[in-house]
Parts: sequence; structure tokens; C-alpha cells
Amino acid sequence: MKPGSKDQKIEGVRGADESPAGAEARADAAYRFLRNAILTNEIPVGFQATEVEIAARLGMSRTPVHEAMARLQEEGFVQILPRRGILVKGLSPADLLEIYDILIGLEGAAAERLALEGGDAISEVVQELENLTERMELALDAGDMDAWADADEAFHDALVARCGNGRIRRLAGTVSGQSHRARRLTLNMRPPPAQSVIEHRQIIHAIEAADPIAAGSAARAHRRRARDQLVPILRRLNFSSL
Amino acid sequence: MKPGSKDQKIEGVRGADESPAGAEARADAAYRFLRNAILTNEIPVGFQATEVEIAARLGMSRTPVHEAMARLQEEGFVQILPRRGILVKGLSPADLLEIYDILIGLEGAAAERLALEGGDAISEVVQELENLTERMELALDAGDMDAWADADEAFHDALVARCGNGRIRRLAGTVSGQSHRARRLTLNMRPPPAQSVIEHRQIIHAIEAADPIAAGSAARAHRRRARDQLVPILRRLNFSSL
DNA sequence: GCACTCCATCTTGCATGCAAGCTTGCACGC
DNA sequence: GCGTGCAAGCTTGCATGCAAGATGGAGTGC
Repeated sequence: MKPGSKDQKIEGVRGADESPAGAEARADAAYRFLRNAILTNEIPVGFQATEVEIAARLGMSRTPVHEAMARLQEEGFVQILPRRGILVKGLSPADLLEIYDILIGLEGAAAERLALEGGDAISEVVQELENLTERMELALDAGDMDAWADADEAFHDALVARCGNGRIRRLAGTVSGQSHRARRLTLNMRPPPAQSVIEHRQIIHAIEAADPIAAGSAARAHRRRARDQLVPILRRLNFSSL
Repeated sequence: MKPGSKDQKIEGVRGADESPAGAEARADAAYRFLRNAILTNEIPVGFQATEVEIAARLGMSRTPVHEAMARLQEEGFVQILPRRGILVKGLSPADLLEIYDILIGLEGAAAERLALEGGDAISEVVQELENLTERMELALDAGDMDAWADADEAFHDALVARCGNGRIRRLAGTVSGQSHRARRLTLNMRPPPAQSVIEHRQIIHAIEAADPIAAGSAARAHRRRARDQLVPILRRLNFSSL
């Protein structure tokens, strides 16, 4: 019933908890730690535990864990089973399709917004996006797929984080986190992403040219292609959830 | 704490609270009630209170109120001031701009998704969208702006709610709720929305034609126009917040 | 009269106590 | 042997107690 749960040790809250300057709330610490643990697969999909167990492992009482769980459930990472405990949820191909559709929309909006802001105000952002794309190119030439994935992720993070719309940043951060596992898992099953560099540059050029429609279209087309590559792979692998 | 000691009574929680079948949690009741009260201006912008006061009026303890507040803060409805209490936040023109950019993105994604689903599977949805548009048209002819606004809102709700993507529905619901007040407030300051009916039909036609790109473009263009009409009005009125 | 300091109070975050409901397992009866 | 019913335990949701920190006011000193 509890796959590999008992002996698995959770650590990492201490740092945040003890830091005197940060004065981080326990509930936030619990949320951040659990979210990170789920994203990095330290807590595997299918893991099931009660609030009391989790609280004990994190060295706090049930209250902050309870609040963290409510947030994690809202964001789709866990499911609170009525009287059975907390279940770490996986993502089905259908879930990933939903997530990608949202990212297509949000990143398109972010690119539009950046292009609307005009030239000088965003030259720094454009520079950063270009730098990250260059990092992708170098990583690709070197065959370092992990470095490529890091740079690609950073590009997409920067696009939404620096678009000037804090709500987009927050929403996209929440949503894209959920697709993290799937992207990493399928990293080596996808065709070599040479196309990505070109598409990223198209997005950048449209932003530089202050052409919102083109920027949005380019961003959406880029993500759409990623979606149409990723989802069939997952379907073929018959991942009911991951 | 004496429940009912305050003379001003907030009603609406009781029904949900007492319902034996529903078995609704107090935290959810508090969240729903407070959100609704804020959206309908029963609790005005600028209202400030402590958790204890709110809990007393709702006839519950601080715990569920605390959880509800955390959610409401995440969604931007209130702000928890460090040691001052809870403040009901208003929306600045910049906030509304952010919200509209997100809705542009999400509704575009919803329209794309609907168009991708193809013909037969979505005929029912198309019919509903067409019916709602017709209601708008009739309301417009009758000069009943409130009815028009209701139908317009229902159209947009249906677009995201029936697109098949539950995450889009949830996100859009949260985000668009925040713009509710602003839309209603400026209802009579905007030019007659005859254009809206045409644009809605363009969206519907593109969905029927199974043309995702056109459907997304139409949905975005429609919302973009609304944004570009609404935001300048708010700026001109010098609403720092509402 | 003004400014600074100190104290008291108020507020939130967390821990713990308590109750209600479901689930599961066992025992008994048919 | 099987089905049903009861009971006990477990889990969560909520109430309340407690402590830490900040703020505001009042008092005193210059």
C-alpha cells in the first residue's frame, strides 16, 4: 500500500527552518520542501502517507503540513484521500496535454506582452534570452543534453518571469513545474532539438521587432511543437502516470 | 469567543455549514463566502479586519479562516499585512492589464483546444456558445446591458469550462473572477458592444471549421479588444484601485 | 515643545487537544 | 462457508492554548 515509504528518509527542511535571518514560516518550508521532493522524485509517485508521518519527518506539527498539503492538492501534486492519507499523484498523458496547452497560452501571452513593451525597456531581457539560447546551442553541439535542458528551461522561465506580468510568472511557474518530470524523463527519447534554437531566435526577433502578434505566434508554435512531440511519446510508452 | 456576539451577522455560511448531506468543510465555506462577498462588494475594497473578527462573524474559529485567507491571498483578493490584519485588495489598472493578458492567453488556448477536438464531439458546445451569443444579441437590441453582460460572461465561462481542459477552467475561473468588479463598474462607460457578437461568431465559426489557429486568433483578438477598451477607461477615471 | 525610548497589547503562526466519520477486521449467526 | 453487523482504531478538520514579534502609545528627558 505504501510503496517504499517507510525507510525513505526525508531531509532538507532543517536548513530553511533554522535560518534565523530568513524567518521562514514552517508552512512555507513544508510546501517548498515537499514540492521540490516530488519534482525531483525523492518522493515517488504513488507514495502515500498521513499528515502525522510527514509532520514527524519534517520535525513540525500537523498544522503547517496540513496547509502545505492543501496548496499542493490545489496545484495537482498530491491528492488528499478522504480517510486514507495523502497520495503523491502522477501525470497521465492527458494531464500533460492540459499542462502544455496552458503553457502554450501563457508563454504566448508573455511574448506578446514583451513585444508590446517596445525596444529599449526590454533590451536587457532580450539579451538574456539570447544568451540562454546560445547556451542551448553550445550544449547541443557538445551533445550535453542535460545542459541543453537546463538552458531550455531557463529560457522558458525567463520568458514568463521577465515579461512584466507577475501573475503570468506565478501561474506559469506552478504549471510548468508539473511537467518537469515528464520532460526530463523523455529527454533522450525525443529527436535532437536542433529546431528549438531556431524557434527561440524567432521569438526573440519578434520581440525585438516589437511585433506582438508574431512574438505570440512564434512562442505558441514553439510550445505546440514540443507538445506534439512529447505527448505521443508518452502515449506510446503507455505511461498511465509518471 | 462568543459566536453571535457581534450584532452584524454575516449569513450564508450557515446554509452550507449545516447541510448534513453536503458535509462541507468550514474552511471551504469560509473561502467561498468571503470570495463571494468580495466579488459582490459586500466586503468593500479597503476593508480591514483580523482573523479573529472574521472568524467570530462566521461563527467558527481562526483555523479555517486562516486557511481561507491563505487561499484568498494567493489568488490576489486579500493581502495579509504582517501584524495589522487582513486587507481586502483592489485592482489597479496595471492589475487588470495583467489579468486580461492572462485571459487572452487562456481563452485562446481553450478555443484552440476546442477546434482541435473536431466536429461531432463539440457540436453541443458550439450550440451552447451560439445560444449565448444569441442571448447577447437580443439583450443588446433590447438595450439591457445587464443581461448582455450576463450572457457575455456566460459565453466566456462556457468557452473555458467546456474546452475539455479542467486546468484551464480552474485557472480562468480564478483569474476572471478578479476582473468581475471592473467589468461591471465600467459597463456603461464602454462603447456599445455590437462588435462583440460578431467576434463571438468568428470564434464559433473557427471552432466549427476545426481550425485551431483561427479559433485561437479570434478568441485572443476579441479579448485584446476588450482589454484595449477597458484599461484606458480605468486609467482615465484615475482609479488607483477598485 | 519635541523626540526618543520603553512597555503593553495585539496579532498571527504553530502545537496540541478533541470530536466525528470512515474503514477495516473480526466475530457471530444463518 | 458466507454474509452481516459491530466495534475499535485511525485519520483528518477544527478549537484552543501558547509564544514570539511588532506596533502604537504614553511617558520622560532634553
